[in-house]
Amino acid sequence: MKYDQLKLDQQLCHRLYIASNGLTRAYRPLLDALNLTYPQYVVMMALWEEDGITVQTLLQKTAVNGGAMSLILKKMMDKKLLSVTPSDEDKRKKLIHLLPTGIQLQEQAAEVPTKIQCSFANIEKSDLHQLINLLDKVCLDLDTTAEPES
Amino acid sequence: MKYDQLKLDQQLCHRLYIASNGLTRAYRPLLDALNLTYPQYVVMMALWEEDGITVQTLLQKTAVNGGAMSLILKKMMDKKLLSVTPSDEDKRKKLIHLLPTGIQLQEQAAEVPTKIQCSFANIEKSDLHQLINLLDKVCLDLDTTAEPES
DNA sequence: TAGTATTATTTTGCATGCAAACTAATTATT
DNA sequence: AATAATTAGTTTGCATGCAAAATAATACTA
Repeated sequence: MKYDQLKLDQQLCHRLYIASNGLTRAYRPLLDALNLTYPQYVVMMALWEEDGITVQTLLQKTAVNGGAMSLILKKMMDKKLLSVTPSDEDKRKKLIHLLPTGIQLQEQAAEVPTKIQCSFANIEKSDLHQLINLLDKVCLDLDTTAEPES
Repeated sequence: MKYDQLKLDQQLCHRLYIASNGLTRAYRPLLDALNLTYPQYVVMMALWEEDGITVQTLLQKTAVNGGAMSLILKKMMDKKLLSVTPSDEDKRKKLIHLLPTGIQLQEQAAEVPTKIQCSFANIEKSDLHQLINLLDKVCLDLDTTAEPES
């Protein structure tokens, strides 16, 4: 190996890739029971926190891809989880509102975080907090360095 | 918000999701210059470390999805980066070998890690190492808790 | 106010991630 | 040796992630 910096086990990106995919995979059986995919679950969490928000706001909160969000919202409408209505003041904007089915789903979803924590039986909570803090730093750095304009 | 544990900003999974997607997105312009996607880049890194390995070994090293790998290898064959040949002893197994184009690409790829580090100007190296260690713990925990058998 | 720039979303096309079904080749059993 | 079980890879179908083009509606500007 000529270039040490190209070693896979030195790549932060690869760790993130593996950890993120693995964790999402761990959510799958739990979310299957709710008939939700992972991004759909994220959308629901955002709406349980704040209902009646714009697609744009939802995109910011969830960090789900905009193009993907359109399809995701359609599927969630089909499942009667939420409604998408053009705003009155600005017809470009669309407001997302939870429907009864979506509101009720929160009860079952409340168990998901608890169950997921069982996947981390061998990790201390202090480590988890620290991990979240470090990841926040990474995201912040990516944001700030990725903006040429301003 | 009835359930605190459902808050988005408390979800490790969401942090990983955002960080992983964001970092992969940061790689994109650099990898475009090499005409590689991110998973293809990971495959190349694995092969630069060890050439002539099996598809199975490659899957283990890269953690790329098996189903996706088939397509990825096809595209990389089309680009003359590598060859896929059935093994002599066991015709089920296929050996991946770098072609000259793929070997030469390493020279240009060597710059990628350096350039990516510029995306983390505001993060200390000690933080990066710690982050990698914590992510390894997470992956390990996901592995061990996800296996019902044995 | 006509025309232009901007904003909010959607659509499109390509590349995965993933589970499950499927195929081909090898090994284990009887 | 014939059949069953296992292994290595591929294919399939669905759900994103993503960049870029396309739409539609609003704001801005001469």
